[in-house]
Parts: sequence; C-alpha cells; structure tokens
Amino acid sequence: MTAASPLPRAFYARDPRVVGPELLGKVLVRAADPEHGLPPRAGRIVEVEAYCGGEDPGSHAYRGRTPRNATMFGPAGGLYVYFTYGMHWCANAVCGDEGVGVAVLLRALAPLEGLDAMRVARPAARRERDLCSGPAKLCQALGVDGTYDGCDLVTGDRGVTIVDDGTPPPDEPVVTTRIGLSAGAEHPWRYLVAGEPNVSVRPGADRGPRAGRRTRGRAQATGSRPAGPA
DNA sequence: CCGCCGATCTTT
DNA sequence: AAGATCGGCGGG
Repeated sequence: MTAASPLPRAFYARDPRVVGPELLGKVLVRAADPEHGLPPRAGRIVEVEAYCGGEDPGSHAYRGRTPRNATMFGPAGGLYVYFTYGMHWCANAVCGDEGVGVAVLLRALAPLEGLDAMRVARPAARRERDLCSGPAKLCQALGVDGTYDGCDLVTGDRGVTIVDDGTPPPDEPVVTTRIGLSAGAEHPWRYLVAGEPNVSVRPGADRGPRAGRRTRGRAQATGSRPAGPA
C-alpha cells in the first residue's frame, strides 16, 4: 500500500476555490486516543465548500478578524473549528496566505476506518451514510470539537491530519451553490464527488420555498414587541 | 423519500 | 436576532 503522507503546507496556501476541489478524495484522519481506548478514525473527503474572506459575505471572516474566527487568519494548514446553532461544531482547513482569512469547510466524509467508534460518538446515526454526511456530523463522528480549533493539519500536533493515500480528486467535481447561507448564496463554491452517497445534500434536491405551503401555526403577535431596555 | 420545525447558545 | 446544522415527526 502507498504510504499515506500528510498534505504539505503549500497545498493549503492557495485560493480555497482551488484547494477545495483538490481536497476531494483526500483522507481526514483523527489519530487513536489511547487514553480513552479509542481507535483511529478516518474518512475520505467527499464534499467541501470554499469561503473567501473579505470578498465573501457568506464567510465568517467577511467582517474581519474576531476572537471567534482568529484561526482563519492564521497560517494555512490550520484547523478552524467553530460552534454553531448552539450545539454543533464544524471544521475548516485554513487556506491562502496568513492574515487573509480564507478556508475550506469540510462538509462530508465517506467513512473509512473506526466506524464502530463513530457509531458510538453518533448514536443518532442509523445507517453508515448518516455518520459523516454533514459538517457537524463528521466532527461528532471523529470527536473534533472546539478544543481542536487552531491545531495544525500539517504537523498533526493534536492528532488530526489530512493525508493523501493516492486517490486522485475527481476530474470533474460536481459544483453547486453553498448550503445554508443567505448572504453569498449565489457563489458556486461547493464541490462534491459525483454519485457519492455520503454527501450532506444531494444535488438536484429541490429546496425552494413552495407557494402557499405555510399552513402550520405561525401566528406571531406583531404588535406586542416589548420596548427596549428602559 | 421528502419537507417542516424545534433545540440550544454564541456572536453581533 | 440570526446562524456555514441536525434529527424527529408527519405525509406521500
């Protein structure tokens, strides 16, 4: 078998719209955790999105550096892990030159190794394709949380790396608009492996609002908003 | 299979 | 007040 080596820093130090599609087929690895008796966990990257900093209103870095997004402005090859919706963690590979604030969001993996440990970490997953088919799902499956924010994918200083096992990226990745955004939703900066079952949202799935479908109780009092603080 | 909605809390 | 999400529930 080919020796799987971590991607070098130069791989990440480019535009995320170039790095993103090239990450398809690479393998995200979380090393074994002997202290907790956990084996290595790994999955092949099948879906990503590029976030383009100051030119991208969909990016956390759009309005500049804050405590939350500081890792995005660090060196390429860093791991930016953020907390969202009050309960989920999501992970990005930091790209570009230091100080720019661009990254690739890791959105889905095809599980490869340590599936039993993934199932333990994700009791809600019924099928194998539920394990890592979403940005927060893959973090939960691999046990990646906020304590990993700022770690280094190149050196693997915290046991999380991305390696090349010889699998090439697809010649023609599927390209779509990004998921879950309002601002910047028009940019076609989502890349995925064609026909891959482990993606978060399958292309072609209609997601537009349907006319007149708002039947459920939405009766929100409009005139009773309390005045601001006295 | 598909679509809607609540959960839960950090950040602006 | 909204968010780079997820899972349960109900309908087809």
